[in-house]
Amino acid sequence: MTSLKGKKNRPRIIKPVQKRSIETRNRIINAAKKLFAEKGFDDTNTNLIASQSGLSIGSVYAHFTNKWEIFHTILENFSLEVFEYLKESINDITKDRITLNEAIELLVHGLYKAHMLNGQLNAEIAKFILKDPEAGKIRSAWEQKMNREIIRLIAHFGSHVKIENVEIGITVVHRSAHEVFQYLYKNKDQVDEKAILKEFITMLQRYLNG
Amino acid sequence: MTSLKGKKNRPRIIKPVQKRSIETRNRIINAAKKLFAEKGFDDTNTNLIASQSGLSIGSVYAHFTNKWEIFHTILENFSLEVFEYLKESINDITKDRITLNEAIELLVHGLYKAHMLNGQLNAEIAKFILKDPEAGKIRSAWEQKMNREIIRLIAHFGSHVKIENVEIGITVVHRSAHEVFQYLYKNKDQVDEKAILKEFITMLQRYLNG
Amino acid sequence: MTSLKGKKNRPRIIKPVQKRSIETRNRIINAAKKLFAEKGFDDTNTNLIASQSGLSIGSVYAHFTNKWEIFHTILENFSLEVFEYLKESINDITKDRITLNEAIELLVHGLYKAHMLNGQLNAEIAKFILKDPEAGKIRSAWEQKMNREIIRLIAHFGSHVKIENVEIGITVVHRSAHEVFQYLYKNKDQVDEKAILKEFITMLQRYLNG
Amino acid sequence: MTSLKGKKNRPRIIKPVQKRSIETRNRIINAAKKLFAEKGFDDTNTNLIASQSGLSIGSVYAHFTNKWEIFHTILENFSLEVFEYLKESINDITKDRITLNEAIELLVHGLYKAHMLNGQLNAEIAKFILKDPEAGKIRSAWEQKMNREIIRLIAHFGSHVKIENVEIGITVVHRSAHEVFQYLYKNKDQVDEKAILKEFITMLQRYLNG
DNA sequence: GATGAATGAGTATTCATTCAT
DNA sequence: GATGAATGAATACTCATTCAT
Repeated sequence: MTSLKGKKNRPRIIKPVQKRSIETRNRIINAAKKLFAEKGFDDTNTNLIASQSGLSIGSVYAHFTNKWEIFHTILENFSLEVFEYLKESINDITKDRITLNEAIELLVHGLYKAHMLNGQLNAEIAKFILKDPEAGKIRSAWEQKMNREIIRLIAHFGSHVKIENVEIGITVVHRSAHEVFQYLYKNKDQVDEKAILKEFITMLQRYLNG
Repeated sequence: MTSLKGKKNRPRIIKPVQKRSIETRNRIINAAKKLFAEKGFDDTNTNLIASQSGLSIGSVYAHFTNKWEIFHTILENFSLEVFEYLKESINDITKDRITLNEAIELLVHGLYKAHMLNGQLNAEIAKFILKDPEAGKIRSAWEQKMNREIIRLIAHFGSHVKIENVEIGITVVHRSAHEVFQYLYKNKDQVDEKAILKEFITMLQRYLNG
Repeated sequence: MTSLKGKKNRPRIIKPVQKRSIETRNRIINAAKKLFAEKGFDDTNTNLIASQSGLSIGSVYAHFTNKWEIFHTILENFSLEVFEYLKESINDITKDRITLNEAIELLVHGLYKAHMLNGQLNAEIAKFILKDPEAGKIRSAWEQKMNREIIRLIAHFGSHVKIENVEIGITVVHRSAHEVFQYLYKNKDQVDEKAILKEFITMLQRYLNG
Repeated sequence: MTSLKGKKNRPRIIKPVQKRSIETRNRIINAAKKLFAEKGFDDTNTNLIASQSGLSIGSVYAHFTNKWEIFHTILENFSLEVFEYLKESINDITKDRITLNEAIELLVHGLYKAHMLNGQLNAEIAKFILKDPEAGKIRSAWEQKMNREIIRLIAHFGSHVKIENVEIGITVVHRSAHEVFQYLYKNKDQVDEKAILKEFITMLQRYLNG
């Protein structure tokens, strides 16, 4: 592991105020995102990120303090996307007059699809979080935001939801969902995808309906 | 050796038949297990394993072909332990006349305790599996054996268990449990451990009771 | 990198376009050439090459993929030099009106002197070629170029040269010369250098004159 | 290179007086000879020699001080064989009433065939000699013995042989032959074996006939 | 602001040889 | 005499990061 320890004081990281600067930053992020998803964090070296961005390694380090920070940024962006997706889904659901069970099904399927679109990146994030506490915090923060949205959804269904401690219940569900999705991503060719999703949904429905 | 001609001769790995040999092997495994749990696989270098075993690096490589194989061995041993623990727990449960809900509670608590005893090693295994397919296979094999035990337990409760597809249901439960335990291990200081476990158990009970 | 997933990303090798870069490359080559000649390929480690170049090991590997590639480069450079020397010698010979026998004598003496200037390197190359087919190919290619020059010389003497198969004859002569020179280099203190050269020249003269 | 330098004082090497001991020694030598020829000196490790001999590594080191010494022994044995072969060939030749040219042809063909039978071992010896002066001495000694035999042959043809300095002439011929044979061994599939041998023989014939 | 050449600590693995049993 | 477990020095190569130009 290339640890973060022992950083020297690094000089001015470019703050992306100028248009050009923002674009450069994005080029780096996009190249890195692709590479991290394809080859993983460890197998993607910074020089490769630079060359894939069409930039010099020096430029990369002018925009980011280190490789880790690049990943953190990607993690932030990605989490934001997922969050927005969840928020909109919940907005849609609360607008329509649908049952709790239908809502659960819709939400799980939607999030599953979203997960699969970035399955490899999700896998890489999972791996990364296990070795970088900083990343863990970032994800935690976003999960809390997402939890709040889900709480909003549950509030919508009011007393139909029979959980003692909603917040905690959601955490449990959230984590389970994540792991089941990840499992499906890794094994989608060897297992019955639909059946697993269906059982998972059943579990949630029975749980939430009390 | 500096010759280009391929195929290094894998040196003959000692087969631990003699007493001394077995003991040496165990010393390596124990030292490595401790180090992997404390520092992680990547931050544990082979020289450290050797010195912590009180052996030379040469000895380590006389007993294992590489660092990965040491981990695989630890993973095997550890999986066996967990399996045996699960098996005995299920044996105990099926002997007594207890309800399904009680059984779920007992089992989850038991496995959770077992998980916590080796929390850090579990975390390391999780990380390792993500990057080593070989390890993934090892774990899969053991999980299947464990699933079979759990199916045995469910059979014991017969028609009380209302799952459509038992095998798949167990996979879902298994993965969820793993992730929830891991989550608790990582955050045990910041969250309400008991409450989370309780909700998780509730989820399972509602699920299995239909 | 400790991941199992294959294909290390071969780091981008610097293409020496800039002045500084070319100079660095040359420093490495010169240091390595000296070391290879003095201590041999196997006893010259890469760190030594770096330090003797006044560079870091990283720099060495930024300019060459391998220790072997360093040798290949030296071999190429050296072969070119010898080739140019041969070519010029033959040019000189064909300009003057000298006899075949005189030409043989001149050429052998010239090549012998050239060989002796880099005797140790020649020895090392010989050793190296025996274990590296790649190097063998490089040398073969250069020997063919040299053979073509010698054929040119022989053509100059036209029907005075009584060899059935010129190309093959030259190969035989070439290999013999190489070995005799190498023998002399190794044993120059214990044998009568001049006498051996003289006999060798006699052999060639008798052979070529038919 | 695993150098000879820094040998500690080694205890009693078994002197093979007893039958069993001699047999053990031979088992080691035969296994090593095969391995050296197949894989080369560097790629043959001592443990492999031991296991191929059906002996323990300890036994190997009870009979030989070194890996090098094993090779030296093989070199001695092999040189003796070649010597005996040459001697007998020359005996045969001198018995019959054949011409000098016929003798040359017979001898070259005979030695070439002998060389090819052990081509790989010959290549390995060549490589080895380049890095081990000790081996060089061993070979030199045998070459001198062989030279003496050849001188005997030449004496047989008396004044038909027109070499100024017989001893030196033979050295030149000997070295050339060795290199040409080696060249043929390495390239036998890409070149016209017969044509090369024929030219070589022609060269020798013209040389010796003056 | 940008470049990319240079840095150098860090690491898995091999194998001839020893010596306690 | 034999065994084979243990030794440990030695070495090629990577890659995140810096900084002179």
